Amino acid sequence: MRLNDLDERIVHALAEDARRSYADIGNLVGLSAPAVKRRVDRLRAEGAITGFTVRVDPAALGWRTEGFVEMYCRSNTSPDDIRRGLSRYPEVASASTVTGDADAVIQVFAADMRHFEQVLERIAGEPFVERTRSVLVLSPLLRRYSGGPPV
Amino acid sequence: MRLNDLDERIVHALAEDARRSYADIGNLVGLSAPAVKRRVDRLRAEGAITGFTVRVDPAALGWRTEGFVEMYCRSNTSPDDIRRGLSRYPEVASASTVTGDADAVIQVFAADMRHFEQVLERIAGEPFVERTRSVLVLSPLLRRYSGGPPV
DNA sequence: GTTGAAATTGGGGCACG
DNA sequence: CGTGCCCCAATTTCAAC
Repeated sequence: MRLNDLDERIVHALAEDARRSYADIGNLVGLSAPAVKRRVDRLRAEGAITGFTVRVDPAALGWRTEGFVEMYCRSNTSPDDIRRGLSRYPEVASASTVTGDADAVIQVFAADMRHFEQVLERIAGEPFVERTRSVLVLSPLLRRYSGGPPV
Repeated sequence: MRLNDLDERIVHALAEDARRSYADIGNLVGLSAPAVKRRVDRLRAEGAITGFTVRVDPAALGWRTEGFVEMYCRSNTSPDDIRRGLSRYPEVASASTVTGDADAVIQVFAADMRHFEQVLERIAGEPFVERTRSVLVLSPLLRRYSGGPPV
């Protein structure tokens, strides 16, 4: 799966505004609208583009507390155990296994501190979890690329 | 800025697929296409919806190394100093001031380990940075809501 | 104030060169 | 890949609740 310069500029244009018209993008990158659509279709088929979504203000939707939770798991826990266990929590936005002391770090959104604490307790009670360590977000300084890679 | 149930369902529909037509969304939530568009316009004007973007596969775009960096800053550093300093790095996807020992944690994307190390060294060389501690992502288990809050 | 229906504008999508 | 065409969706207008 190799993207050339044209593909990257198309993805960049879509990252700025996913509802931009193919003709608009075509003007930016120097292609006709159908040519852009064909490339976008190909990028989707290849899996480079996985979908289109909306960027929201967390607070406006009632998510006013955010934090990172480092998870220390039992020694025989597989990454897939963690993924399956956490996928039942809508408050968990992302989870990754990591290097270092902790086994995984997860990003948690909650309505308020009380909600955050409840989620934390439920997660800490999962059979594969030994202990957790959480840091709360004081202020989100930068939120670029909607949490993904630079595009 | 208050969202009612209809607004939330519209945002949810857009989160699943931002290119869905207003008529489609209208069928889901029980409104006509113009009614949906008016609400989306209002949500954008109010700032609840901040934009529309594309979901991409990091690896497909050449970002194969990801990590979190905890930053320990000089005592007289303001959050805005950190934000300004980090905004010059395209590799920094997000940054937040946090509770705990570290002053901020940032999410970094790099092409490979060598690139990650370079970025880390440059950031560590910033005048407001005292030291850093980074954890590398081994495998991304969950990437929901494109890095934002649950919608 | 918010809705739905009708009318207009403009973009998506396909065939073809 | 671009052009031309058709159709559907987006957008505006307007009347009604």
